[in-house]
Amino acid sequence: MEIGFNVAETLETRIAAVASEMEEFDETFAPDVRPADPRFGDFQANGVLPFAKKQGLNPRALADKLVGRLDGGAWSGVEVSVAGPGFINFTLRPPALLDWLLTYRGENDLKNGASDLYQGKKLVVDYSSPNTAKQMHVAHIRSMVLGEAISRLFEFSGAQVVRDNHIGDWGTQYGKLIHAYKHYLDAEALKSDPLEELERVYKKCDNLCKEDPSVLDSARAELVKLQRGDPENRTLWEEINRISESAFEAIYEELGIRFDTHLGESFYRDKVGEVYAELRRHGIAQESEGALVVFHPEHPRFKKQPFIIRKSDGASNYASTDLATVLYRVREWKAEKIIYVTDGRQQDHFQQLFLTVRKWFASTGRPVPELDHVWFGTILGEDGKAIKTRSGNPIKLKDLLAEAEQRARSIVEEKNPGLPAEEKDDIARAIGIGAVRYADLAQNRTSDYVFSWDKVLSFEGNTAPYLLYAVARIHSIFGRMGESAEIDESSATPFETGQEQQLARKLLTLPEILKMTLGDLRPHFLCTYLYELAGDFSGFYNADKVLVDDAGVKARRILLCRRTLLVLEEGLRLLGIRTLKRM
RNA sequence: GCGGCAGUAGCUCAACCGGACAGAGCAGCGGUUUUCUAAACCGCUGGUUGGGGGUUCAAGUCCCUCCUGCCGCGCCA
Repeated sequence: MEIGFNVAETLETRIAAVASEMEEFDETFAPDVRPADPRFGDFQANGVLPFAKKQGLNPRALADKLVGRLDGGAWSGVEVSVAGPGFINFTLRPPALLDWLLTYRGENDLKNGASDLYQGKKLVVDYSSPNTAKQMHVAHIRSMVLGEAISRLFEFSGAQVVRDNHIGDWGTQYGKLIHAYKHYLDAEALKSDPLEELERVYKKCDNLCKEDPSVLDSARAELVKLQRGDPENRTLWEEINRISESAFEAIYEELGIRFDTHLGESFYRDKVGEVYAELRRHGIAQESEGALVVFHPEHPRFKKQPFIIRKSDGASNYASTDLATVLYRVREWKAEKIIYVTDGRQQDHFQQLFLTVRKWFASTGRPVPELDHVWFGTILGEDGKAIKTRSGNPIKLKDLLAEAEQRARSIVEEKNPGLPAEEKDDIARAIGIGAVRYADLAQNRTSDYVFSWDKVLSFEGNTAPYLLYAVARIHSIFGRMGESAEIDESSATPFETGQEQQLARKLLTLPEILKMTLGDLRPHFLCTYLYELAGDFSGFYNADKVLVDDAGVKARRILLCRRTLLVLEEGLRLLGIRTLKRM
């Protein structure tokens, strides 16, 4: 049997083929192959149990019969057995493990293998999407980090990804901002930290508005002027956006995030009229209390809870622009799938948006894209409440990242004082940023999670430093070998020790993990896998010396080191985490 | 009130459309280094998966109910 990139899929296909020739089975049978508990084998097929139950057959007997048909030369690389009530276990023999590792040897092999998953699929990932004139806080990091990882994973899996930063650059806050800019601005402060100064004057104006109605009137007037195209305000609007953007860019740069487009809400402000007209024409939207709203009568809650797509004063809101945005993405980019990465509190909004889009597109004969809301929970402090500074303010993202680097720097100083200062800085950057980022990705995104410096920067457990350390150790082996690292892999002999086999087996499950990660849009599956892989490597490294005299043993162990390094580095790259050669 | 998410070891978290004895890390206890980075590895201890019913050959996972916490619910995004 030729084993493909995804071993679970190979087994699935083969079993289904064999079953289709047996009268006991029909087309509803799904083998359900998945990575197994190592106690039982490498993969297990559980599908016989539910099928036998449905057919009123004895599951154990049916599994035995199916396995009987699998016997023969074609399956020589795989040991097959039936256990318990009807589980079918598969264990790849060492030569088969070696074959796979010799076949999938480099980044391109992995990418080619993975690209079957989403080949050519056109999708948009909408993430980060901050509001202008506001600092990015800790809360903003999850969208960036998750969105970037998801984008990279889809690209790796063959999709054509448009990363769109849907900036909140068109809203009621501009009235106050412009008023504040004109009246309270400190030119010096603006020069040294522009965004900080914008925030300061905005807050000042916001407070004044509450006390002094004339200020509020002025702010409203500025907004109206902006919306009517007043040149001065238009210039200020651009200036404010420019300041925000350059502050955001600094963060994106540090996190290695780059967008293909950044079409903010303002881009869609002249595109909402078409949306109103079409939704009204098809009876999807209606007037209610002066606003234009959409109800969904078939939905238990949204039959009463309106989706407001135009405010009673005639102005658009984010529902309007989000609708126009979907249309644009489908029309201009032929998007087949759109993924939104935002806070879980926006679930109602996206459910209503998706329901509305499906009806709207169906009525207008447009292709309906797949729509996914990748939502996430809150980052908590060690007190179990939403994370804040001691004084109760939100933590600025740039401060958090700076602190991460600084903390990592002192650990590097302690552990490896001999390195050149410049390299120590670089290591600290990679570890600090990587640690914060990994902490976010390693959690199930739909849960809140508790952030603690000790935990994220620990070298123990499921953390970035632990993974980076495993990578550095492997590099160290190759560094020590120098020229002699150019071994001939074909001279590798099949794996013998428990640690070798366990590591090899773990490497083979990567394709299934990638598939799971993208299927559920949950990067923590990949994190858990990489952590386990690094653990298996550490066990192997500790038990089996790589640089031994026996050429065949040495070759196969170097092979394991190379493939582990490949998967760890590629996996971390997909998560957006930079690796190091030494640390 | 309606709805979403969550409740798993002392703490922080896993457990893939129901699948084999619920797994890690930390903390606690005990080991491993003339050997490739000990920032590591190995072992032990630790559980009525919030409570109670139910479905199933099989339930942390599905259904019902109750308790607790976070979040959302008409013109912010």
